[in-house]
Amino acid sequence: MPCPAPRTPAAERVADALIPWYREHARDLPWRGEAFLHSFGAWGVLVSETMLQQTPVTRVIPHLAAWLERWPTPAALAAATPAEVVHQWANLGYPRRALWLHRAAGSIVAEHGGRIPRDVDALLALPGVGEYTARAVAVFAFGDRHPVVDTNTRRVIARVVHGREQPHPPARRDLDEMAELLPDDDQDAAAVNAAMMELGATVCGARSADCAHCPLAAECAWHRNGHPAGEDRRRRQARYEGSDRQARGAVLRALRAASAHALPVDAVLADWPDAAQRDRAIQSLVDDGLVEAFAHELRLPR
DNA sequence: CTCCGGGCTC
DNA sequence: GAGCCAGGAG
Repeated sequence: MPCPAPRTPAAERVADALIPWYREHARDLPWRGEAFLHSFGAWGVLVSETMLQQTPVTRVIPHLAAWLERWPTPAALAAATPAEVVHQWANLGYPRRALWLHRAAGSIVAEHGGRIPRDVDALLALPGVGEYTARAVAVFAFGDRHPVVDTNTRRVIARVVHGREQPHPPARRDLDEMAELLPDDDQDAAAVNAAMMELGATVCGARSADCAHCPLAAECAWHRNGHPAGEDRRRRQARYEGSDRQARGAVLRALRAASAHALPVDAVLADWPDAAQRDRAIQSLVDDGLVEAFAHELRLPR
């Protein structure tokens, strides 16, 4: 565990306001509460956090239940084929995450006796597990004390602590800033981590800030200064319509619809407007291990 | 820094 | 149509 950073009085006030607010207003999500942790434990947390990477909560919920019913343990998932895994991932997006989770399950079985590691560095070594997911598992599955920083946390810190509407792009420093807000007690620290994400998701949004219902309004530098606009350092997201990503998605959707069966190459996106783009998409899917290519056929990988 | 899904909202 | 979403890898 990292050594507790010294807390300022302001940091203590933030935690003192956040914890009761969270107990009162937290959404009733499936991965909160004892039933989930008791049934699925750290594996359920790892699966849910992976699905939640860049995919909204409301879309994850039904897929998570189905996934854990089919593969209730890392060993069960490790025994599946990539084709089954990619098919089950369905339309959650960024399907490389499904392969990473599959490979992580194999590593958990081979190197950790089938149990999810508790150590952050061991978690970080798993494919598809980065700074956010590693600490989310350590904190929400095992109850340890670490800073957990996601897009919500970064935005809340930018506003409350720095008085800026928008956060800078993700940086290592974010972890230190969050660590400075954490109480010494493990459970309180976990609650503050969860509450910062919840606040950003439900009250202090990217598009709208409902300061009238915010437990941190009295502490918030951005609110106190009258919501200054400030400069916007966000990077613009590439256009999706007509992109290679869209082509990849269409190829994979066709192969999922064919289940594990192979499809003739010419039948996959036969009417795609840009043939070169279609071929580029297929090649990149093969490179990622999401598609297997034969002389004239494609299929999900076995 | 760029790439990587897909659905929903403003 | 553009931005956003419990990010991660190369």
